[in-house]
Amino acid sequence: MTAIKESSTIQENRKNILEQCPVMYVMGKIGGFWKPIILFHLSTGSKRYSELKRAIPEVTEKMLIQHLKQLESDGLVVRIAKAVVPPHVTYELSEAGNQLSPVIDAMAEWAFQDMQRDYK
Amino acid sequence: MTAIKESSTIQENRKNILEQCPVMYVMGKIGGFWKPIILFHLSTGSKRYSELKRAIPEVTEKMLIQHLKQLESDGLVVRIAKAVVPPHVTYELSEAGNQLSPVIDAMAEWAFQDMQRDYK
DNA sequence: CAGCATCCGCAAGGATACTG
DNA sequence: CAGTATCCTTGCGGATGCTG
Repeated sequence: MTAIKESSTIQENRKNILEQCPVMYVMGKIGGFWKPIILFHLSTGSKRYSELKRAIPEVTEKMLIQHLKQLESDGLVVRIAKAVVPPHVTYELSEAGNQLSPVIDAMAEWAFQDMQRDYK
Repeated sequence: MTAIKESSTIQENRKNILEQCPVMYVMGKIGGFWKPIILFHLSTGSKRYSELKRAIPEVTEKMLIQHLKQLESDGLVVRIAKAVVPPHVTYELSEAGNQLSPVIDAMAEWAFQDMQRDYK
């Protein structure tokens, strides 16, 4: 937590903090609004693209595919495409993604507790 | 996860999903880029505003105070101001904020594991 | 079915300067 | 010390239409 070196740009700063702070490292990977919910849905088993779309109708296709790609390139999600016509693509959690489940679960558990508090 | 009612606006949709998906409920509260790191720093004990600023030099004052306010109004953080000159303000986790620690910890733990994986 | 390309508005966020 | 206020840029994210 000490000695952040003087840096010139915000990007470098952000890079530094990402390397330095474990929490931010995580946020760099699952920080997008939709990423956790995608992971949440995939945590119950692998899903096809269209299934995800139906499961999360609020997200636009652009956002969905964009986040899926990022999750994939961040090694959290595995894309499995069967070379058939019509295309058949499924997404599932990688091992790293699976190990993230405790985080998602902890979030969910906290949410239920927090919802019951009476502050509004 | 079923029967999301037809809604007109994206805002309503997002509202629905926030109410419906526990994970998104959490993201609504700690989804900002800096919020988790603020909570992370506060999880080691209450801190003064200036201490937080020094601990997270990358965040601008605007973002810091903005997120602190949101965290406060979301009941995760308690602001304690001593009416002295010069001002003395400390921030600390509320009980709800404290109960969020497992999430933060799980994130941190996952981060360390993930960093050791060899994908880049 | 599973995407990609393009356009575009709007709000999140950064820099800077000022104040109780 | 602990903020506010203002301006301005960036890019997230929505809508629509097209493709292998």
